Amino acid sequence: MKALTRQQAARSISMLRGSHVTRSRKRGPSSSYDLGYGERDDQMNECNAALVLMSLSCSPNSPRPSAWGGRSSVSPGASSSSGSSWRSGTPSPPPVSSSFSDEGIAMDYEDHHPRKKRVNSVVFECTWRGCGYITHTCFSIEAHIRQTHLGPKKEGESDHEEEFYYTEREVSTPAPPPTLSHRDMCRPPHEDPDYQRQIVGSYRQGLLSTMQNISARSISIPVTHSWSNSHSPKHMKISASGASPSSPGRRPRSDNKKCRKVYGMDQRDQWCTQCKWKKACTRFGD
DNA sequence: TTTGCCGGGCG
DNA sequence: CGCCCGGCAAA
Repeated sequence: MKALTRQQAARSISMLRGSHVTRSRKRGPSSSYDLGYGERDDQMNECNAALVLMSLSCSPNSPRPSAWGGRSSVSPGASSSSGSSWRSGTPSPPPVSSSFSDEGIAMDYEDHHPRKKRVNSVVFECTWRGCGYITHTCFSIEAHIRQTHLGPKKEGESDHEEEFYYTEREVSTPAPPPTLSHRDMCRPPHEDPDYQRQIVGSYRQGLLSTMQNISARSISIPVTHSWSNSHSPKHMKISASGASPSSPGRRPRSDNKKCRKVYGMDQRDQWCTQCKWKKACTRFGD
């Protein structure tokens, strides 16, 4: 009786705390750096729209923060009891990473600078084999092609043959450096390898952000390499390297998030067994 | 401060 | 064995 009581009590307490006290006391594992001020659906919708547009049109990659945007950034941290009611039955998507605050910034940035002031750069690029000639005016590109590639062909009138050798395209110069480098840095590295693991356990999350993921990931893949090059792959130390005889073998702690962080203290029942027992995680284990 | 998990206790 | 937690170390 006593033991049982103890266990159950402990459990229920932890559950209680998990769903109310603990979480409301502070914030979620990684959530609310910027969420404090973000509870406007309208704004989020705007952001979302902007994001989708970006991903559709030109931007390098648009991660899936909009999953969060979609839920209006309630932040699982504060008052999750209400937070978990964000959708019909499903508890709540696991807080994924802290880096989405970057996204917020990015979005905000983009939001303030909607495509209005970037038109001025539409260029014409010569598509002739080796030639990469680029110019700003239709006239000059045609002149270039006619002279350089087609040779002197100025009969009385032309059949616009030049048109086949150049393309017209828009180039947005305003803010490529910040956007590009920033995102490339922050998103892909973890996203790809890590996300694969996460899919195993977290499904709704995928559901939520399927669209963004698809578009984002397909683009962000190549970037991953360049990033991870400088990130040190971290090979596992199985044996050898008697660096520390004193410490038997404490695993170096893999860099991907485990059940606890993924699902949060609430939803502890979603954790893998080992995590529940405070043992080495098996689901997201390296 | 939080997170991952080893060591160890209990049934 | 399964289950749980104290407490340490890394982040």
